[in-house]
Amino acid sequence: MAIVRQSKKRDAMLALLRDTRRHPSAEQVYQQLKPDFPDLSLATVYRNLGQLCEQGLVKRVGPVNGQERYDGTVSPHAHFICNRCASILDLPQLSPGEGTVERLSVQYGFQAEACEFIVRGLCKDCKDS
Amino acid sequence: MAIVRQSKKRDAMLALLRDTRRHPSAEQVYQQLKPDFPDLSLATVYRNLGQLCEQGLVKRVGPVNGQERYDGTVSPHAHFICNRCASILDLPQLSPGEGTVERLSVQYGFQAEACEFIVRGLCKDCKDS
DNA sequence: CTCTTAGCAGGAACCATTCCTATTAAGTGC
DNA sequence: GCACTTAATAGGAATGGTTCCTGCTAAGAG
Repeated sequence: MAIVRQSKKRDAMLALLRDTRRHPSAEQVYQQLKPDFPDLSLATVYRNLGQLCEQGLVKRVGPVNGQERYDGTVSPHAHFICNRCASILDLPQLSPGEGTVERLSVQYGFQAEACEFIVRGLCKDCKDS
Repeated sequence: MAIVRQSKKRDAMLALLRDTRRHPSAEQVYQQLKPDFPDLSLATVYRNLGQLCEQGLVKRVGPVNGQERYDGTVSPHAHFICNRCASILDLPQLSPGEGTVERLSVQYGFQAEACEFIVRGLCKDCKDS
């Protein structure tokens, strides 16, 4: 990986993501930093968020309503995503067992409609080549 | 919901998705049905896939490399997604827990790099309004 | 202080998906 | 059957999040 220079804008993005629990989109990061950096460009937000992801300092939650969302908490944990208002909630790392989701829905007050579990990595063919 | 008329094209899409394990994108569905329906439109593919999702006959896996993927298997199960070739593998329904992913990676021959668990539904505020 | 090169703004380009309009055809009632 | 309502459709334009490109700026090494 190429060397990474210091950048006040990138530092501000990381600080913002670590400070909030809102899991903002790139656009929201842009809007929030624009007052402090009047010449900030949206392309810079995308580039720096991507770079922070590569460095493992930030994680992508996944697109919600077509917009990627970013998470400053990189320790393993699950997410709740509201189908109506698109808010994202951090859930603790889940432990096995029936009733886990039901227990969480009571604890956090949400109404679960669907769950998805996804493992990412290299498939057999790609791993062996 | 409005009434749903029979449509040979939509039927063909459902049959295709139930026949394959490839979890195709809309574009792939389009390409595969184009020979049988020369006047098929990509917009029709999107509309019908969306409709089948609403009817619960098909499920969205989630966007991979910017393209939504569709699954004709609607019973609850997890997915493995290859970061290199974007292939998708059905995994048995599982509860996240210690050792589960390791066991699956041996069984299916993939190399896991990350896991995500997402619950969707209505958040506390949206549920109460 | 100089030099290399990462960082950057601004705007164009990209592309998966959705929207729009006129046309076709599924299914109901006569 | 036949007419009628309206879902289904094609084709193409529009949308919008994200990425790419060009020229410029500035971080940090020597």
